[in-house]
Amino acid sequence: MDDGKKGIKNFIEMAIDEDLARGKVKQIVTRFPPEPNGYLHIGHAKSICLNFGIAKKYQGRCHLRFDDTNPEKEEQEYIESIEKDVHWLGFDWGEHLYYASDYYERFYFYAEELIEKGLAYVDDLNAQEIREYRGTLTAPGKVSPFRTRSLEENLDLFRRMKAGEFKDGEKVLRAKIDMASPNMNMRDPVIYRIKKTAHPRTGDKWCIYPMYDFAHCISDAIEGITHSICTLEFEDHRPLYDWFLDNISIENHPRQIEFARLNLTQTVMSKRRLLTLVSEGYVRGWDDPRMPTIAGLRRRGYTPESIRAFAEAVGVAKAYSVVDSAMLEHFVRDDLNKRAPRVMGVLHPLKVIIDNYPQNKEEWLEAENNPNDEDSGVRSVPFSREIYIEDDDFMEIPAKKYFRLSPGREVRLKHAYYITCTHVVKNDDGTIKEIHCDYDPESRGGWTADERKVRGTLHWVSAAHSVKAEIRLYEPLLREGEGDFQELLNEGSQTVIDDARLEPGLGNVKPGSHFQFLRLGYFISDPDSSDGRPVFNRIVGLKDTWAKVSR
RNA sequence: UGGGCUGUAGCCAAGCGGUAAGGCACGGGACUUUGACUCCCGCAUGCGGUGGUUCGAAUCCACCCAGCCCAGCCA
Repeated sequence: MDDGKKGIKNFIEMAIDEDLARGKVKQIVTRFPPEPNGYLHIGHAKSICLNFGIAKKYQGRCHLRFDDTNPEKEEQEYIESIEKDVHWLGFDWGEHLYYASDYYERFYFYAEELIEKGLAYVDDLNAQEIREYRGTLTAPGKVSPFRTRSLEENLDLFRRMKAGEFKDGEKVLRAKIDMASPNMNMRDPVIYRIKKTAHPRTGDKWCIYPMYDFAHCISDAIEGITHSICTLEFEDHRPLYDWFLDNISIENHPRQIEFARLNLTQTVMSKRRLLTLVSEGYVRGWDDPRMPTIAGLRRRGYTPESIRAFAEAVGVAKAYSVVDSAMLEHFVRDDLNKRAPRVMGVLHPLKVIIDNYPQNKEEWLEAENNPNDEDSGVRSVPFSREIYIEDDDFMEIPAKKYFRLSPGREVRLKHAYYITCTHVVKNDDGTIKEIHCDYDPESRGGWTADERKVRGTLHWVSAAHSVKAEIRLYEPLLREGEGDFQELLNEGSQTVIDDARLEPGLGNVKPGSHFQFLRLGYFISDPDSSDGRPVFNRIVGLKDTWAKVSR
């Protein structure tokens, strides 16, 4: 549907094609394996689109697997949010929902197998000592004095670890590989550690938990994954991934392929930084519309379609990259332009009195809902003698190339009439109180028989019929530049307008509805809305040529 | 001074020995009852650098430079 790019394949698909061609695999099975220790963000969305996208393209399947091997950090709340977000993005794992914790028995079995093969041993060194023995990037490590324990002793000790006979940190199970390997991951990595912590799913059944490197490859193999797609930082782990699978009695051996994670300008993407924003109160929560989390983007008004199109456009490669946020914005505009109903709302109201319009008259004018969607139909909007227009749609002394309202100038009120400004009434402090206009009764609907040109077209709202609304405007979380993200935090990333005026139809709209406020941008109704007090978030502004001209 | 990976336009990214796709951004123009949308046009004698192989190199080879990742009982 929205997946295109005209047959150009990324390097992962090319690798899959090769595996298919030489008969290494026949049905493609991928997986999205989040650890339930935080909310998903746009970077995860890229991975989700990639994994589920490939499964779909190759008519295979994609599993959702929670990589829950560290009970100290994982929570049920995150599991639920992740499932919700993946579904919302438009993907379905069907029957294939798994948890690494479902495989704890198998992991344990394979650990004993490694011990029996003399490829794993119980180490009594503490964390500090293990670090010292590991060596450095340029110097080889040295072997642990416990590395030469007998098979029997290792088995006995490991079973007693499982039985809870030792304290946290007292012993670990390590793979026996090569303490002098230039790849740090191969210097006898820890594969099991003792944590007397209850697990969200297995309770207190286990007090030893497998490490990522051991659990992940085996989970993949158990599920029949053919291509295990992960980010670049795991490239160094691939030899270990392969080592485990080569040394245990499991048949399937998935191929791990790494790609570059997504980075976006003027925001943060790491779980740690995202958590800081939430816990330090820089934002209102994980779903704050400024957050790059899926929950935040959803509340901001981004659509699943736009995020998928964005992921597709960004591509998949191995080069470190930072994508311009303007790219993401482009894809929501592109999507919403086709579907969002057009409505009128005035963010900064300026009162306009149409002196030659009858005092108590009101008329309902027809307005098209979306000129880019023929099936969208029309609605009626009320017009009367007193209206509001946007504050910056009037300039007492017009700037060059400004073709909106000014004294003596005629503009069109969208869907309504032509009006000409006759004079301005000011407050004592010199600010504009209201402006007065005359309208041309012959211009009903926004055109005249003489076809005279009227360059400016303004959006407006009937004062008496309008509903007050709260509008939240957003700017990037971070200012442009380099440095620590906390120093780059944009204090003005949110602006709240509490006296905007909207056309009456917007008084009671259900949360999550998208609109284009004519000439202003795309907006979505926020769950904070209450009866008679709508709240809207601006998703993104329209492209604004005038803003550039006037700059 | 260890290992792994990556360098194509302002930002992404195709390209796989035959003479630099596409998107975003940007600039110009047309259209316009949204200064939106849409539509045209422009935007790398150049592919991190230097040599080499070849009739021909972003693609192959050599050397060099730059950036990212790795020393959790995190994932």
